[in-house]
Amino acid sequence: MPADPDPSLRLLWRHVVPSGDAPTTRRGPQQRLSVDEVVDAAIEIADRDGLGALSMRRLAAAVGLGAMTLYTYVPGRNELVVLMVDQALGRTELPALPADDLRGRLELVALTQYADVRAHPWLLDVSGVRPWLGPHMADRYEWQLSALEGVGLDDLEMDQAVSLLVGFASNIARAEHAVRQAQRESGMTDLEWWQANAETLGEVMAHRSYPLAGRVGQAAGEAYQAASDPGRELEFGLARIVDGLLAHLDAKNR
Amino acid sequence: MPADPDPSLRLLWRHVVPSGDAPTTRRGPQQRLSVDEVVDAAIEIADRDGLGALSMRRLAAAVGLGAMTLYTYVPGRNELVVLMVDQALGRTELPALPADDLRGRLELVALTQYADVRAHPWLLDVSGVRPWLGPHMADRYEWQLSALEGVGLDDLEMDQAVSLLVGFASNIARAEHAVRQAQRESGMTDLEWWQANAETLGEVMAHRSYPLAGRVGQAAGEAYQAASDPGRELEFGLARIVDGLLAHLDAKNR
DNA sequence: GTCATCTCCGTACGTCGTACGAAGTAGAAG
DNA sequence: CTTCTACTTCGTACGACGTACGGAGATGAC
Repeated sequence: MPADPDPSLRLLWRHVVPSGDAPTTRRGPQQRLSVDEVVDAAIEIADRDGLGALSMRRLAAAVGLGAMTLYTYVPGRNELVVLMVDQALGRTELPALPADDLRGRLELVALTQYADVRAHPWLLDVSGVRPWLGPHMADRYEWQLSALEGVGLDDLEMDQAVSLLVGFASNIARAEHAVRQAQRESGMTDLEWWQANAETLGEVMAHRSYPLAGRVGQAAGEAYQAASDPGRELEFGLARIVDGLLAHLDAKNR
Repeated sequence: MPADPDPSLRLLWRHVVPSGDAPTTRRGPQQRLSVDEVVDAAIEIADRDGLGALSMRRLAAAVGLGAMTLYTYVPGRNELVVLMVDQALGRTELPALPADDLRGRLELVALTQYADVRAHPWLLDVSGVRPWLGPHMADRYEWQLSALEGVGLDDLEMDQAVSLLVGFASNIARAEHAVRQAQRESGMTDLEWWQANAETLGEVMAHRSYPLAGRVGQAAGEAYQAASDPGRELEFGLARIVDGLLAHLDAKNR
């Protein structure tokens, strides 16, 4: 067996490849917990308070261990986060894709991603993960591609279409999360912030002219009762993207 | 003048509203630098090494001050970042929008955002900023809306279309940045990582079946010589989105 | 000349990830 | 049964972080 450049890989696949060449019994005391339990506790903390609030010390306290003991379960914080991603994604059972409804399949790919990122907003803070990596990520990619198999796209376009849908859905969830985050940190809703700063903003912006931004911003503010409405952005954007994809398919299959 | 709930606001607009009610002369020694110089130095650090590497101590050293002296220029790190965003955006002169080429205008809105985020990837890490906020942000929003004025969209749809284009462009830049980041941190390119882990991955994934992911992944890998190709994703996705937007306009104006 | 106010900055506190080494436990080897 | 050795657990410590606090020195207002 060659060296593993990435220490996360074997850990990620620990359930599908039970033990590489490790001895079946280990000396010393049994570990009081399993890696899964540690990762689950970490997911719980990150779900509630964000990835920034997930410290090794806090996680250790949550599972009843000393901080340094965590390092016998997981090589370090980065590797823990990688495990969290795959384990969190594995919690959602991927829904069946409607066989004769391409539009529905495309929307389902996007909406599934949207729901998962909403449930675990810290997924958005994990950037450095190589694709595929874990078993649940691989399952998901396979599922996403199956929504587009046999519709007339070549392999590269299938990959790009999946990226487009998934990236868009993530981006909407990101905007939504940013609003909630700002609200939590400032203690004010968008509307309250706007009202509290209206006078200053008005004074300050009076020195310049923003005819469109003023008109559109006011219309949006009244319609949304906030500065933005991710739900409507999701609906609008997804419709345009799916339209564009279907039109592309039509043009190719003509 | 009422209280300013947001301490960044007056600072952000300091150039368009020179001084609110402050005395024209200040006691004590002159500041050795200007806020602009401090923010420029911060942008330089963040451009080179990311927002995480921008510490108050490092910025202070870069401009030749003690760490705590920065707090006489800027209320805190968060406020500094907000100033950085507006100042970085202000560096790009917004290009003229082609009057009789709607597709070109939409693409230009997206590509301008893409270029700016590529130049300042740390913009992607700034989430909590309320929209509009600064003068350059406001200028930009006005410019983005002007690309869509008079084409048959209502105000809400104009806002949503801008969000769609800008969000998509940012997302592509994010993917590209994530690849570069991973490369920098691991010291390996995507391809090298893949090759180094190929054996482990092959062994581990042999326990499951990934027909589509295997086929598509291999095709993508060969075509891209990497796990992904943000340039092609940009081209493909932008074409689909603009198609979808134009189709929506056609349907509305029919 | 006095004083209020400003800039500048050293120190300190509580946070973080984690390197290191000690203490105790349990299977393996004799 | 004893000894060895690998293992888990964890306390301490280091250098980073943002920034609260207070002191020293400078400058304009009176």
